[in-house]
Amino acid sequence: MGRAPCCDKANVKKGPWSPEEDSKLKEYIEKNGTGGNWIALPHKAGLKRCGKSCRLRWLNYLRPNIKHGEFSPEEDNIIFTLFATIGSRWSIIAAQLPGRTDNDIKNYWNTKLKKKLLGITPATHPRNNQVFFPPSLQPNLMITSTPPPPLLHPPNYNHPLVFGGDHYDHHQQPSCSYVKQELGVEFINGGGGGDHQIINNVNNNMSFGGDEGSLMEVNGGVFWDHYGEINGGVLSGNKCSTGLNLKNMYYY
DNA sequence: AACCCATGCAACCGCGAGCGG
DNA sequence: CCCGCTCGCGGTTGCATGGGT
Repeated sequence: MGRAPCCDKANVKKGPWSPEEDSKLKEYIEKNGTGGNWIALPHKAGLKRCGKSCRLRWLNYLRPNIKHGEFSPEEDNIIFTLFATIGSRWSIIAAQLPGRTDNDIKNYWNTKLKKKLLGITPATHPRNNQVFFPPSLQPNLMITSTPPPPLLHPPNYNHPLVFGGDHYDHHQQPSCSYVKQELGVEFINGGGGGDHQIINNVNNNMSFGGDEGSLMEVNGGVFWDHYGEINGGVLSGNKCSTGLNLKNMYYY
């Protein structure tokens, strides 16, 4: 025996919502609220719709303060940053973007942002000349090159990732800074020139910049800022002015 | 003009989590 | 603790539209 259907499929309308249905639903919820029961709501509102369908329509389209239209570069940055950090947790990402819905962001990612990433100019890892991206992006990116073997330590860095100095310089003997932050995210700071690293944690969202060679360990892998200065954010208190530029981030 | 294909987006579906009886 | 119900989430589908041939 399978799962019981959430509604009587034979008696519910499917497909696009008509303006009349929209206004019925909107009026009902504005007057009575959802009553904490979406399953019962369509009947009370006089709609021949599944409760789940009503909920979706309200949350994604009818509810007040929904923002439609173009995403701003700032919103793009937030989505990139969070996606690189937590993956496709659209509801969590949506919570950081007032007025945007998880469905909107999911669609936007699948249709636009993913392609932005695909248009990235290939760059390679100096250790093996391979192009690679964070695992969370790979299923959508069709990157065909085999990622390099996991390297959970900076090159030539032989210590466990539990301590270090204040920077990592891959031209010289390493002395890493290791900072355990909130969210279970572990950071390794590094500056190619020696001390340009800027990695921080902004309002529980990760944001970072830095100079060539900046490293950040996330969920068992290390993000590596290939180019110098492109991500170089100006630190102001606990905020990095430029945020994340995924284009230049690599993972190994 | 007709067809095909890509794109964008709204909506659906199935599943796991949470909660109350 | 168990069971059933509902919610919320993320993946997927399907349709409308527009551009290219």
